[in-house]
Amino acid sequence: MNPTQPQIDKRDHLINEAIELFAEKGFEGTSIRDLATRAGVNIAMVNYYFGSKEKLFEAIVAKKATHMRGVLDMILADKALSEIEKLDAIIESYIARFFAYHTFHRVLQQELLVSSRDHMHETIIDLFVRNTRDVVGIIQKGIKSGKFKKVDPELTFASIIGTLNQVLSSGLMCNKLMNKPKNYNPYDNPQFKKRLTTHIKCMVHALLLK
Amino acid sequence: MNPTQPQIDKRDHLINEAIELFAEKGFEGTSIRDLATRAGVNIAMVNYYFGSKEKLFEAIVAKKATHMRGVLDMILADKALSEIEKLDAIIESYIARFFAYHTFHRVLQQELLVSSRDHMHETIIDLFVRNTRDVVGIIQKGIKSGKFKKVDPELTFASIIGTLNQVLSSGLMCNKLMNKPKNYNPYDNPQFKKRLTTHIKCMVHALLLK
DNA sequence: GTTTAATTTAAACGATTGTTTAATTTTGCG
DNA sequence: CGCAAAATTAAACAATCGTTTAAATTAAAC
Repeated sequence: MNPTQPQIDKRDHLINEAIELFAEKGFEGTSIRDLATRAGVNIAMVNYYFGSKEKLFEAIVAKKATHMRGVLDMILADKALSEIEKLDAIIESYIARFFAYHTFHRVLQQELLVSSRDHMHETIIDLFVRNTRDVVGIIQKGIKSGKFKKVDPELTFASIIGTLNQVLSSGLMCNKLMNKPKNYNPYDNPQFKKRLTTHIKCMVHALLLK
Repeated sequence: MNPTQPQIDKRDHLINEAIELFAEKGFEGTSIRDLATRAGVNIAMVNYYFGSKEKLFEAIVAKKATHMRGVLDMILADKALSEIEKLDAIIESYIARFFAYHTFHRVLQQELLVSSRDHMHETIIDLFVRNTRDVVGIIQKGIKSGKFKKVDPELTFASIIGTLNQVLSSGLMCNKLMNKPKNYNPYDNPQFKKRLTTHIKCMVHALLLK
């Protein structure tokens, strides 16, 4: 399409198709031939652009990793927000992010569960640990100032992300619980998104506020 | 070992080794040769006993699926327990189960995330959906009787299981958050188990009780 | 237009996958 | 023991895997 940057377009196109396939079939379950066919390129192009299948995966993570950090840093630095307002903002941005890129976050969750690719496994954990420490900091500040109850900060964040991941794990499961047809996409439903946001906020407020 | 039931012993031995390997490397990441070597049997034995790699997987799920249902049915039928006491009992049995067989539950979580093996995917979802409906029933009963606040029943259960799954996703992540060494096993730590139990119960109580 | 580099291709690489075969060993039973 | 069934083995099966190669095509630069 863009004659000045043809290689970037193809790279991005490959990355996007790979995210979809990895989310659907997992890392090992996705073959380079599947990916190449779906993306409409030769099978040698993946290694030509990325060097290997695993490096393609790392390229995907690297492309996505920075965004959530930026959003978090913005909220953390905002001095106009109270602790609970910061938590609410973080919850909202996580839900927005996870819903918009739910297939990608399924890939991340898979790598969290599998430890065969050591380097990738630890990279993803480090990203998550850093986010956890930031949120834990907010909660601890709220506890020290007497605004929050004395909860378990790390596990409180685990509950927020865990609830989201649980819902994102399987669209088919969501549909069965909501009596929707099999091919329905619950992550495109703004009502469902609102419902999840309300629940997580209520949960955190009930847990933290006196 | 047991000369009267040698085939059952080997079957069980294969299943146990397969659970460990699948949890560590995933379904596709585990080869039958790996499994056979680890279990000390010939590679043809897996197909001899189970018919195929996928049927071995289904045998694993079938073996484990019944237990949690039995525990749930016991709690549901216990008329001496109030709604919140039933929820507490369910939380405790889930944590006990997930901690004792954390590798197995990682395998289940992986299959929940990957939809390439349709039949297995749906089998696991149906198991989960049934458990969800039971717990939702308890919560709705508590709401109708005025004991519970008007929460979202399905998502409340998602938060319980989601928190547990989040913690179970990666032992390495737990260790990093608790400043433990890499090779430490957090799921063998009774203090950590107690900590998680306390948190989830506090969360559910704060969310439900007035 | 020619040349050089970047891109794309088809084909083949060796390795590994799940599975099957057919021969062999072990076991249970009369 | 002798015989039949079950269990186990080594070997090979076809298929697929990620990756590489070397030739062909396209694009860019002079």
